[in-house]
Amino acid sequence: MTKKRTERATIANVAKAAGVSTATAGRVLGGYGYSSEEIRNRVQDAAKTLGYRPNRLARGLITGQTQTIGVVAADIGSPYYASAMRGIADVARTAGFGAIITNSDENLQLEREAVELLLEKQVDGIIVSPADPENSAHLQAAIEAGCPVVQLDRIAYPLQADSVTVDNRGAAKDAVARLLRSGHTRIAVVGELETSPFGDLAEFIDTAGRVRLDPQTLYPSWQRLLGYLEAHWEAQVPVLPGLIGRVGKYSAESARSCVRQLMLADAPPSAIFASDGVMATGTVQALRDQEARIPQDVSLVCFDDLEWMQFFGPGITAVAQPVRELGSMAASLLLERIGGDTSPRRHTVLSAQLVERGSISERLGVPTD
Amino acid sequence: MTKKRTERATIANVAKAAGVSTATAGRVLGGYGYSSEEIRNRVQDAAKTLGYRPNRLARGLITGQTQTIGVVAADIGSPYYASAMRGIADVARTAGFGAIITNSDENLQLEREAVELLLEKQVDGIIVSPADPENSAHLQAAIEAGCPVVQLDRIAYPLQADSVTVDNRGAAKDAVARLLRSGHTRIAVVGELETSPFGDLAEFIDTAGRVRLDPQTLYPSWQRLLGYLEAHWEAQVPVLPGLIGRVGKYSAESARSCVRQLMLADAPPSAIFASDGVMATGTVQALRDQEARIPQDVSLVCFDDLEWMQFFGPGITAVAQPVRELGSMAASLLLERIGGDTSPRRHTVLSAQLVERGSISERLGVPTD
DNA sequence: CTGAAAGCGCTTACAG
DNA sequence: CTGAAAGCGCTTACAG
Repeated sequence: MTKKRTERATIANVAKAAGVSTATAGRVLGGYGYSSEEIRNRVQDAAKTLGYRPNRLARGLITGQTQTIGVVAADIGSPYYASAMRGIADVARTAGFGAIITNSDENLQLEREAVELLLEKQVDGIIVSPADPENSAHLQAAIEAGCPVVQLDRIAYPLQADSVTVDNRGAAKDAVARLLRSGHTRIAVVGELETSPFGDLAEFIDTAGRVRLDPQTLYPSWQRLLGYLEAHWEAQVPVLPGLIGRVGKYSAESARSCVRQLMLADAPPSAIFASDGVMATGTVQALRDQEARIPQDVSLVCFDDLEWMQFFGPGITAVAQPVRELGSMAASLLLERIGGDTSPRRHTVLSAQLVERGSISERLGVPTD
Repeated sequence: MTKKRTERATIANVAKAAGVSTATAGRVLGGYGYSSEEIRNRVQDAAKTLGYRPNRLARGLITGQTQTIGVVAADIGSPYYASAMRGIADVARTAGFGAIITNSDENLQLEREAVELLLEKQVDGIIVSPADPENSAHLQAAIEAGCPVVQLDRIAYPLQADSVTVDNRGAAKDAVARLLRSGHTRIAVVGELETSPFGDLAEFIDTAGRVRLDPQTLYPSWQRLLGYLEAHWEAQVPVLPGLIGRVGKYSAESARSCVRQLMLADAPPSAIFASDGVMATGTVQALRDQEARIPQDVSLVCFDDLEWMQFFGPGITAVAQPVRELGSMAASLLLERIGGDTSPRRHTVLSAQLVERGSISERLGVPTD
């Protein structure tokens, strides 16, 4: 049952009950002006007995601040964004902010609609993983309308906005360099690598070899490939295009058949660098396929979320991404912007760290026999 | 740069530009009243050139509806709630609603604060996984204040509210019955099983054997244990308390040492029923510990999220929970309540289904990014 | 330190 | 079908 209009615990009613003006009651309850102790007590008592609860909508309408941040994730269903959201939500809560979450599904149109909804809800700022590296006019418009934007995990390069990302190139380079140092010369890479930034794969390799590419203009799996290439070049080990597995889809099943092909070729790799957890899953599945008579003595290195390291058995070398921290840093940065920080744009790059847990045969339960 | 007051694209300014009253402009833009086609065009044109964007705060203040639902998850960082959130967000988006997410961390006090924040933000309804099975007065108060509540995954039994849960007892019973039928008589169970609902474990088993317990009054891991017990009783296979592994903590590491003990006992089990994915991970880790000389020929059945089945190699029997659907059903139900549905309370119980993928040795870890 | 008045941007009766 | 007025619950100048 909703209470009768007059009974509702509004500032006006609390003021009436306490025998003061609404302005005074507002100052006490909102905590924004002067008030004598006696008045303060009277108002607070009245508020308590009436069960007063501030209406943040009304406050937001007047102050222009809703204490809410909007998040546009690519897929909240994935553990990656779940970890990031955890970081975001923790920071938001501490600051007394709420977080509205929406999903773009990597779809530009859905992203536009999500941003529009968030702006209509008057969020104070937006954290987004841009669905499209090039089309970000709607995000730019949000910024110009006074709503700061922080990019998470990925960057739309035309966009003039802060970002918090992981050093995918650097971490991939370290990991692959490590494999090279221990003597591997045939290292495969298994990655999503869907649309090439320039022409085909050969052209990408060629360009990367001539120009110093800015990893920030690339999407994660291409950044990791770039690190793979650079490690080879520095070690002066030839890059073998046949060992570059472009899965083309973000699916373990596709990775599996891709690895199967790689391993059944004439000269299979002695190590595999899996570009992320999904690719690693497919890789392990392929390696374990008994019928295919695939050689099993392969070293595996894979990218994964730091949060999930606890689920690894001993025996895998992983590149741990601090995803939760990615979220909390993005949220902290956004809150600073909302607070009026107008310092120059910031591109925070978190480094991933190598975590060694052993060799592939111990990965997630392959029995060594 | 914020625009000057007078330039801001409000209904009043659009009205002025179109040469109509604010009431008329409001009717056109808000889509809630009559308007002639000519006026409609004039207003819409003016809105477009001014870049009008409705302010949902103002609308909400007046209508008493914010088109926002609040979610209090136990841990959005976990894949479980990530899947559920995905279901919730999809339904919300389709209905034009936003979703504010908060985290209780299984902590009653944080849950109370989260609910308070959501109410101050005037959400139209709340989806919650109650942190405490008994203390739900704050949730009851929300309902009485006119904010419908739907419980997800778990139930606080004193609470008079809808719920959407999984039939943990039934699925566990089916899975264990299957193991019993194939001849296993020494089946271990590995579960969180933190605080017993009645006294100690022996008392729980005793009570469950005498009274027909309502699984809805139990927390998930105890519901699964109940199914385990019932399967034994129906098959007339004695329950061996020594095979019931109470991990006590929701951690793979603890599950690991628990399983280690079980397996190193004089008469180890021939099959293990892992109560969830985390317990299964610890189980696999324990079974793979070479030094401990643990027997490896153990059948493993585990509960997991349907979304993750794609990451399983062939060879594990899993009980797949439709977690995303859990979320979307909770959201749909909540939207009906918000829409004014006053039909009797509903307790929707989704059934989990057995999915066979093979044996333990193929169990994979948790994938990410 | 307190109060009367105006106003945030919208919607809702109520006349016309 | 359209408009003038009031009001949602709060905060913000401005007097006193």
